[in-house]
Amino acid sequence: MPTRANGMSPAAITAAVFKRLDALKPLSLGQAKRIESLGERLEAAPPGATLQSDGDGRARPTFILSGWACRQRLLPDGRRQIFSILIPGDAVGFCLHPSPMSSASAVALTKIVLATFEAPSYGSSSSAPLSNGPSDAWGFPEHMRLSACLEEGLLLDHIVRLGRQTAYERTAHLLLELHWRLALIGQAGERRFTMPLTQEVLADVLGLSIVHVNRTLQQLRRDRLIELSGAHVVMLDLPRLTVIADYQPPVLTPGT
Amino acid sequence: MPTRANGMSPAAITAAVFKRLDALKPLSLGQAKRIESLGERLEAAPPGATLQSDGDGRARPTFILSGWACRQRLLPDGRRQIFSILIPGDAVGFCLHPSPMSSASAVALTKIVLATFEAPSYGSSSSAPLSNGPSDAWGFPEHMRLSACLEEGLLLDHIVRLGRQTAYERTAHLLLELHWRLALIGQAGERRFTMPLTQEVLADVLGLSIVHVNRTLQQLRRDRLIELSGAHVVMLDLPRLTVIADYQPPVLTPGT
DNA sequence: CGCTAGCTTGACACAGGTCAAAGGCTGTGG
DNA sequence: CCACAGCCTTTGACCTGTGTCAAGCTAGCG
Repeated sequence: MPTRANGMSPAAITAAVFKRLDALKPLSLGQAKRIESLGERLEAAPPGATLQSDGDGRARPTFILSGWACRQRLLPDGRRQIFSILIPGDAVGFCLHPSPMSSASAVALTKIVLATFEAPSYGSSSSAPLSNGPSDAWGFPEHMRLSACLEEGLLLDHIVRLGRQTAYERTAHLLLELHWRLALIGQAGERRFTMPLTQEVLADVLGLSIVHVNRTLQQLRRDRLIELSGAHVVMLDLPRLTVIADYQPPVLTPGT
Repeated sequence: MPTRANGMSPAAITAAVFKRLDALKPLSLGQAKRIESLGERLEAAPPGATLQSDGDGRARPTFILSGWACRQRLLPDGRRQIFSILIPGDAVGFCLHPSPMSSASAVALTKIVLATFEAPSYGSSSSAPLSNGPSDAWGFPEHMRLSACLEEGLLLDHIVRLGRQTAYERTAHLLLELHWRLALIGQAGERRFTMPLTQEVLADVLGLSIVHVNRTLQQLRRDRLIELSGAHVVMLDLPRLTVIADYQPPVLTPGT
């Protein structure tokens, strides 16, 4: 039993990855086993660690098992824009894209545990051959496609937030997105969740200044829409927040 | 010779598609032939036409042969955000993603000519089987992957523009992007190109008001960085523009 | 128990939005 | 061939959302 120092079983450690992929498309038994095997080769990183720098495309998919991270780009003068927040269950690096054409890096925002797949052994499930690029190479071709699809949707939402929504709307929208994504991996209650982000990080996600993020959060509190103390968030009025932000959760089963 | 009313040969009509894909990765002879065959089944659309509405994922890849379009989302109160400008050679709809999880539509900005692939006949080139989802289904699996990669990079650039750049920087950045993309398909000179976009469209791309787009363009003119009259753009000082916008063109050959 | 990182608040500045009006340009129909 | 209509661009005056600067405050931590 190599890496069980923290006392969790492999299944518990990899629960987030399992839930996320299974929600995209039910996993076969063989796939579930493969995911569980992730729990055997862990890797830790402290806050601030660079998980992936610019052009460095990871050949294999790396998943976040616990902790939060982000994808970001820095401008020459120090401005920072965060493209997306990564939570447990998310893949680090753009698995469809072995080497990004555009500079972006991934950075840990908290203490983090990662896991990478072993060599692409074709055990039981996939009908895919080796030749089809990284998206197919680990026994989850369909899941990785759906995952890329979901991520593109999140990027589009982000563009709308930044381009056409006010600070107030943006903030509400981001909170709703995080709440939805955390619920997907079983880490959010009906109305509450834990968000280990500083206001500086929120500012760099939302394209605002720290000070204005603070004021906007105050306003949301005064309007009795959220409660927020430390990392603890309560969505007091989901219906109203949803309308304000024009939030539309991703549709996981587009076919139906 | 069915659709040759406009007097162009299939090869000429499909030149943009060919150049774009060939730039991503050299095309085999069989692939080139497949592309040329696109020229046999054309479809036209007037400005303003909806090429793809919300959840409607096109099962087959559709390419723009001539004319410009955009991908966009409308907010309930009428605000509009454009995600990307589509030019000849670009695919309409997210070919990796048969049915988007997130609402977005594609709209023609000018008169447009489209072409869609026939049934996925596996003629000569691909080693891919049928089973791997739409990205592989037409004989260009690798090209579609690289194309998705390029597009993701463009979305990331767009996020930085909207989140962290000033109106002046944003506008310069967008012009540089369009210039680069048009050059890729052989539709831009060293310094000049044609941009059939109204200032209203630019505003909805850049997340600005029409009036401010106008003022910003004036400023760029006054600073002797661009010339612009009607649809005709001249980049007077590419080096300076590149620095101002922190523009980094996509790297098409990430491996090398 | 002092330090540092993060949060909060106020005063003020400025980028960019809004409103309003006037000029082009182009196409169309009389 | 002119006149009108409509769309696009341009400009000015003014307003406001958000940024900047500066200063306390709080709380966890060495």
